[in-house]
Order: sequence, then C-alpha cells, then structure tokens
Amino acid sequence: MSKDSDQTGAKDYRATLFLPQTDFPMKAGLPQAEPKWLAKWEAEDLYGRIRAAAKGRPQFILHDGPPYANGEIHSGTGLNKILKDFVIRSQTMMGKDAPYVPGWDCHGLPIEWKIEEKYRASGKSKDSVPIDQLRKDCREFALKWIDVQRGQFKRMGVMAEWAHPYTTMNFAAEATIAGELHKFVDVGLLYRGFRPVMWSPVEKTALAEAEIEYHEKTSPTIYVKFPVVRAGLLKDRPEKSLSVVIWTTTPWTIPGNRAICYSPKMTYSLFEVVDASEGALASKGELLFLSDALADQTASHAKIEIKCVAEVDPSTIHCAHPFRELDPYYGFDVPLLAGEHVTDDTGTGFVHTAPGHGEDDFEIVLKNDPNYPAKHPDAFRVITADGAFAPEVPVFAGKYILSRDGKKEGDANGAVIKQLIESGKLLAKGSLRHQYPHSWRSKAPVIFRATPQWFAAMDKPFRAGKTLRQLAMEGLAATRFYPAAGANRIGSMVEGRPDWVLSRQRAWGVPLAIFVVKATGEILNDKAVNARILEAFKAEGADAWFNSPASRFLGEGKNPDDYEQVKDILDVWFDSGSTHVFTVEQPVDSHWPQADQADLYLEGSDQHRGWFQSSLLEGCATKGHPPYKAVLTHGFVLDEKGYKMSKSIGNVVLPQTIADQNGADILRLWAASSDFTEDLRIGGEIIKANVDAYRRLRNTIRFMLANLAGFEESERIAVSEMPELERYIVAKLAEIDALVKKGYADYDFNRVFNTVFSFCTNELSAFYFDIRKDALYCDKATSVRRRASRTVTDEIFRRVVTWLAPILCFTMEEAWTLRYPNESVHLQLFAETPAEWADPALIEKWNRIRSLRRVITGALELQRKNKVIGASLEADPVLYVEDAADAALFAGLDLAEISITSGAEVATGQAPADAFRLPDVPGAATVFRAAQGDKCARCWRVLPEVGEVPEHPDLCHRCADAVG
RNA sequence: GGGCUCGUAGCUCAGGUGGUUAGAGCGCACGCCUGAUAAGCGUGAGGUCGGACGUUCAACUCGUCCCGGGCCCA
Repeated sequence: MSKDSDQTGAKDYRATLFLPQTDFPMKAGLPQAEPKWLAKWEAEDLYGRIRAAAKGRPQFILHDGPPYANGEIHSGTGLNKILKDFVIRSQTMMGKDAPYVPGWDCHGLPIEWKIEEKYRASGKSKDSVPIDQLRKDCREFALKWIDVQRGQFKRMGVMAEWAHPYTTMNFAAEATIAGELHKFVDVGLLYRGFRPVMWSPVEKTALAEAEIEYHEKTSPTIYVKFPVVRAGLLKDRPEKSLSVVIWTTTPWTIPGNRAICYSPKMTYSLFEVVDASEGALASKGELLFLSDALADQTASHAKIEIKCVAEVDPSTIHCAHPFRELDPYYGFDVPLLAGEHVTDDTGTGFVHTAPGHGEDDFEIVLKNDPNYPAKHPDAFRVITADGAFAPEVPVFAGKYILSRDGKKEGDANGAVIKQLIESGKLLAKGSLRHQYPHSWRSKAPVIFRATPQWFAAMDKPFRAGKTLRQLAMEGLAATRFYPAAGANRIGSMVEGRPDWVLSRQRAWGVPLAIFVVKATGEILNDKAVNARILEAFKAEGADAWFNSPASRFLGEGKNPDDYEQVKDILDVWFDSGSTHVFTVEQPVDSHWPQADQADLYLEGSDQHRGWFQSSLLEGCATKGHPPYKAVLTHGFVLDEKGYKMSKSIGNVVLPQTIADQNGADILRLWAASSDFTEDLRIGGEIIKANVDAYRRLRNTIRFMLANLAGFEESERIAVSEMPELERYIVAKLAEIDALVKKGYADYDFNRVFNTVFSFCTNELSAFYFDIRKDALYCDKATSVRRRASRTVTDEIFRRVVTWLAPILCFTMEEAWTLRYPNESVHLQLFAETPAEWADPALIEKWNRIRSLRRVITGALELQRKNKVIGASLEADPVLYVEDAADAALFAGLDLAEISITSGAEVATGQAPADAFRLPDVPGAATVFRAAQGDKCARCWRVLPEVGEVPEHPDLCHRCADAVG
C-alpha cells in the first residue's frame, strides 16, 4: 500500500517536512566506540596538538600525585584521575595552557615484598640474593605495573603526557631525591635519634606494620612495687614500706624502666595492706599507691585486703627502680609522668614506662624532655638486636627474651621475675592470653626496640629563626583548600606531629646518601662529595650507592675508614614529597613544563597525612614554602550502601568493569554527578541512573544535530531580529554560560553537570524544542522563525557540547565531529558569550509566562484525563488573567504557539468559577475550548482556515504556502 | 579510644548570615503523542530533613548527647 493514503484518505506530507535527520545514533555503544576514539586521538597526537595550540597561554600546572605502581587501579584511583582530567580539560577550554604529566611512586616496601615473595616461592632465600639483583627485580616489577595502570587510565579517557610520565625510580629523579636530602643536611634539619619500632629478634630486623600479624599469645603478668623515694605530702611515712604498683605483661622490660605514667583523668589513693592471705607477697602495714578504679582488682590478684588511707596527687611522687639495691646501674630516679594513654581497664592505673620498648613510652618521655634520648642513651641500649640483654645490663646480661629460633620463651622473663621476688618487689604474678604482634615471616613474637633512625627536626629553628613546623603552618595559611575544611585537618596534623622518621632498614628505594664522620658522629656535608653522589645517581641510578666503594664518593684525601656510609633507605614519602622538584620546578624531562609552584594538587582525603604533608614539609624545608598554591581533596568511593569496599565482603566495583560494560563516559558522568568533596557511592542502581541521565543528554544533542542538518551560514540571523522566544533562550544561554564557567573555575563539576543537565531537560527538551518542533518541521526554509530557531540551536549546540566535553569526552567528540568532521571538540575553547545576550528582565518575564502556561497545560491535562482530547493541538483554550500586566506579557506573542495548541486567547478579568486554576499560580485561570475547524494534514493543527486554499484543501495557510 | 568529616524523598543532588505548606532531576505509577520513537510531553504518589534533648517567638539550618557511615591515627 502506498504511503500517500491511509484509510482516512489523507495525504502524507512527510516528504514536504524538514524532519530530523542525523547519523548520531540513539544507542551510543560506548564500550566499542571509546577505544576507537582513543586510537584516533593517539594517531592524530591530539594531546600534542592541544599543547601546540595552547602555547603562550597562561599556564595551569596540576601536579599529579603518583599512584603506587603495584596492582590494578581501583575506583579511588580511577576517580582521582578522572577528576584531574576534568580539571585539565576544563582549564584548557577556559584558555589556559594546562599540560598534564602523570607520575608513579615506585619504591618501597610493598613492591619489595612481592619480590621477596617470588623468591620464596622459588625456594630462594632473600638474603642469598644480592641487593642489586633485588633492586633490579623491584624496578622491573614497578615498570610492569606502570604499563598496566597507564593502559587503564587511558581507557578512562584521561588525557596526559602518557609517553613521558615521571617516576620516582627514574635515575634523574633518584638523584634529585638524594639531593633534596642533602638540602635537609645543609640546613641542619637531619639528625640521628632513636625510635622504638617493632623488631623481630629472630630476623634481627625492624618490621613495618604491614609485616605484622596478630596471634594469641600467653604472656606472664606481674605486679611490681616501685619504692617511693619522695612524696610531697607524706613525709612522715617510713619510705621502705611505700610503693607505687605497676602492672605489665613484659617482665623483660623492667630493666629498661625509666618512668611511670598515670592518668590525669583518674583519681589515686594511698592504700594500706590490712590483711594478707597465705602466699601473698605483701605484708600487713605496707602502703601502696593505686588508682581508685583498679585498687580492688589489684588487691584480689595480690590476695590482700586493703583500705584507703589518703587521696594523693601522683605528680608529686618519685620512685626508685626496683633493682636499685642490686646495682648502681639502676641508681636513677623513676619519675611519675602524666599520660593520656593510661586507661582504667587493666593493671593498676600506673603504667610502667620503658622508653626503649614502647611507642607511648617513648613519646611520653620525649614530651617531658625533647633531649631525652641524648641524655639517657642507656635507656635505648638495654636489648641487643638478637633480643638479649646487653652486656652492660647488670644481672641480666646475655639472657634472651626468646629462644634463638623464636619458638619458645627465653630465660629473660624468668630471670627478671626471680630477681623481683628476691628483692621483695613483686606483688603478684599471673598469666594472660591476648592478641600480640608476630612476625609475618618467622611467626615469632616481636618486641619493641628503640633503634637509631634518621629524623627531620620539626622544631629546630633554621630559616630566619623559624622551625619547619612554623614554616609549614604558614605555608598552609597561604594555600587555598577545596573544600576549605581540609586546611584544619592537615593543620592539626602538622601542629601535633612528631619529627619525621626518614630512614627505613630496607633495600628498594633511594638511600640516605650521606656519610657520618666516625670521630664526631656528625654528618659529612661536603659539596664535592655530594656532587659526586648525585652525578653517579644520575648516570647509574641509586644502585650506585650499593655497587660502588665509598671512596668513589669521598674522593681523594678522605680515608673511607673514617666515615660510616649510611645504607638506610629513605621513607618513600620523602620520594613522593620531592616529586615537585624534578617534575615541576626543575623538570628532568624536556617534555614537561617548568613552574615555580604547582597551581593545584588533587588527591583523596587520606593524603592530608600523606602526600600533601610530605610535599609541604619537603618544600618548606628546602625552599621555605609549599610546592602548591591550592589543594583539592575528594572523598572515598564507597559501595551503594555507603560501606567501604572490600574483597571479603564482595562489594568491590572496579572502574574497568564499568568502562567495559557501560563505557568510560558513564563512569565520568558518575564522577560529575556526585559530590566528590564528600565520600561518594557507586553501585548498580547508581550506574543505571547515570546511564539514564546520559541517554537524556545524548538524545537532546541528537535532536539538535538532527534539526541542524544542512544548516548554512547564510541561514544565520542576528539575535536582534529573532522572535522573543529565541531571545529568551539566548538570555538563558548567557545565564547558564556564566554558571558553567564559574563551576569549572571552582572545580565544582557537580554544579556544572546539574546546571547543564537541568538546562537540557527543563529549558530545551520540555519547553523550547517542544514548542519549536512545529516551526522546525513545518515552516518553509526562509521563515524567520525557523532560521532563528536553527541559529539559536547552533549556538546551543556549540555551548552544550563544549560545556560537557571535559566530562563526556568521548560522546562530545562524537557529536562535534559529526558537524565538524576534521576538528576535535577538545581543541575548542568555551564559546564567548556576547554581553548583550544577558537579559535578566526577559528571563523574569518568561518565568511568569511559563507559570501562566502551566495553568493552560494543567487544564489540558484534565481534559485529557476526561478523554475529551488527546493531543494538545485539539485545544483552543482561553487564559484569563486578573492583572492587566499579565495580559500585557503576551503582546506580540502567540500564546497558541507557546502552549502548543491550535489556538489560544488571553482575556483580562475574572474567569468563570469553574475555570481551571493552579493554587500556586494565583490570578490566572483557563477555560478549555476544543479547537474548531479541520486538522491540517501537514502540521496537524486544527484550524478553521483549513480548506480555504483551493489548491490544498487539506492544509492550513502556512502549510499551503510552504508546500507552494 | 582520639582528630577530622558525613547522614535532606528509592537514587543523585539544591536548600547565603535560623522565618510562610522542604525543592529539582532521575526512577516509579498513571496518562498523552506516534513526524526526537528501545525517543518526546504531561500528571501523580513518595521525606517526622539519622535520633533525642536543648537555645529561640521561630531550626533542615545553632548547641549538647546518642546512633550509623568514612578517612587518618592510637
């Protein structure tokens, strides 16, 4: 059957219409299409072309925080890179030269482990592999993962200098890092001190937290009496019967005791022993200091009865070491110190404190005397590397904490307990099963042991009398934080942090490439030596430090025997804290831009403690200010319910999966539609919502493309010549343009997305395009109305597509190249919007018009429900407005056109009582009328005039004219 | 346990300095159109603004506490 006639006999005028025409498919097929775009961009060197085009524009430097080069990327790293890409692309389109040099963090323990694991799997022992082989294997491992991650980042659409990334293991980078440490030496911030670390006596090495596993262990518990030598308010009591009682699960730490901590929040009293059961180690009349909260518990363990004699202030008490009478070695006083870490859940309320054997112990002692380690070196030499009492420790020298293979308890605890009993200082003993740290490798329990480590001093004045802490705080004050609360967070950390521990007893990293003068213990700070070190590193990498004899660096005239070559490895945070030097300030690759300070650092909120801080401290120590002007943080990616992702729960969503299944543009849309300043969620439902939003945007753009088919410059019409409806849209365009640019300038991508999305939905799809479909399809080509609409659509297209290009980088390129086949949207700038486009008064006017329009569409909806009409073109309503000003709004406008009805009338005055009203639009009412006349076979409007043109009896005047 | 931080409809987000019946989009339900058609338009139902106490004439907006998330520490 021919299409010309259906059963009603009406002619089909389809061919005479300008129906939408486009090759832009509704279905995107992103998973297949995106890789093709990537290949095209790479082949055309789009990134290079953007660099060339941007040359000479104001620079914008986003310095990339390096992800760690092991394993696949996860949603957090994916989000991070996508946000950075938004920044780079939007800054570029705002007229900046915004290059992006991506980087990787390559050194450090996690990689070293993976390699050691490999050795173990092949039956090799770590110690049998030479260090340069280990380092070589680590390097290759990192290289492999850099490649994997680079591929995954590219797939996300992230545009960067991918062929020339920075890495912390690049030889020049390693040389720079070593050189930065020399700067610390030069300003006197580097010093050697002690710090308690987890130490495995079996492997004779320090262990990192990640090398520790927790297992149940039975430990002896002892209550020990420390004789009081001085107590302010109790001068009349005989000293020997007065004791402070402590409790501990590590008897071997008693010889290392140097203090007792109490809680300033707890209350303490002096108790008298009033009765002692058989076997009790205290006798009647003895006086014991205990916390009130734990006194009863302690008494029952000691099998004694006690009564409170007096309340006391523990700060006035001084004790002697329980072994004072055994040997002059223990002649020191044991002060009582206030400590927040003291709790009332176990023990006596007094905490035995051995600064060489506990983190809290060390910190508290340091807090009371920053020079404690220097003044009391003996406190840190109690236990040797293999877990025995040092020769200088009387009575206990040579006793081991553990058997040599780590499988059994040694003789140290027993010896200490025996001696305590003999000295009459033991109050009670027992045993306790608890979680205790063990070595991941030997499975043996670890101990805490203070070891010499290298530190950067936080509180030593060095630059114009200021300390590193002061400079860092000043630097933070000068930095802009997005969101602003980030400044507080990092500020409180910098304010309270201890000195920076820079050394690790490891193999894979940049060494602390320094020498210590054996005679003085001072660091050798010799320009010529340092220069030789850096020269060697630049040429051969930091491996040179381990492969070359010391004489190579020391040079002529220095006897290597006089110097200790430090073989410790730098904390990897020092590496990443130095990236700004070799990447931004003194780029070691000619492909990278130079700048004195990065405009922006953009990382997850965990980096307040990490990279933001290490970079801050490094920058302030070496040049006096932070390496960044602004810091932007994003939250963590959680699952759909707001819980953290974990493999064991099975709620992990990988960005690669979404790219493969839905497309990277969907993932990018998710990033833009979420508030990244807080933690953000991802999951099936959320992705589906973004797929829907994507479709809506895609269809709006498709509609524009389809209605711009064949658009030529000769059709263009000046805004001043356009109908008011078009001028209203142009005014909206100006308004949205300002919002979008402000949003991008503030890195507020969520606002950009919401603004553009709601513009597409509310202004375009539901209003402007819906109204203009009639003119676009049915008007003849020369119609001013149609030309105006096509001109405005062209302007909308240009803007919407460029606005969204930083976010939907694939789809906007697809749309753009459909109209401009040899261009790239990514070489475009955001369009300038002529100042005269802005017209707030016109927008205000049309807001009212649209309110009144709702009174009409509401009335039509009612008739639709009543089955009176289907299409709105079947109506010819009358809009009653009470206010003459409302009526005046419609002067020169066609209400029928705006309402998409076949006719419409505005009447001033009271509407009939039964007219349709909307509660929130007072002063207006609609009386429904059915449109009179016949339906124009071409435009479907129902008009009395249809039939008046003899040549076209089934058409309205406009269509008859159009058909000709 | 400490520091910081978050908790508005099923989902994603708006809601300057406290002030009428808490908004949008999506989704959902229902309807229309069939010349944006695995599209478009419209209508509607959904929220004790995490909870409890306070401050105030008035709190989603301020304070305290609690509950539940998250990051960083211990």
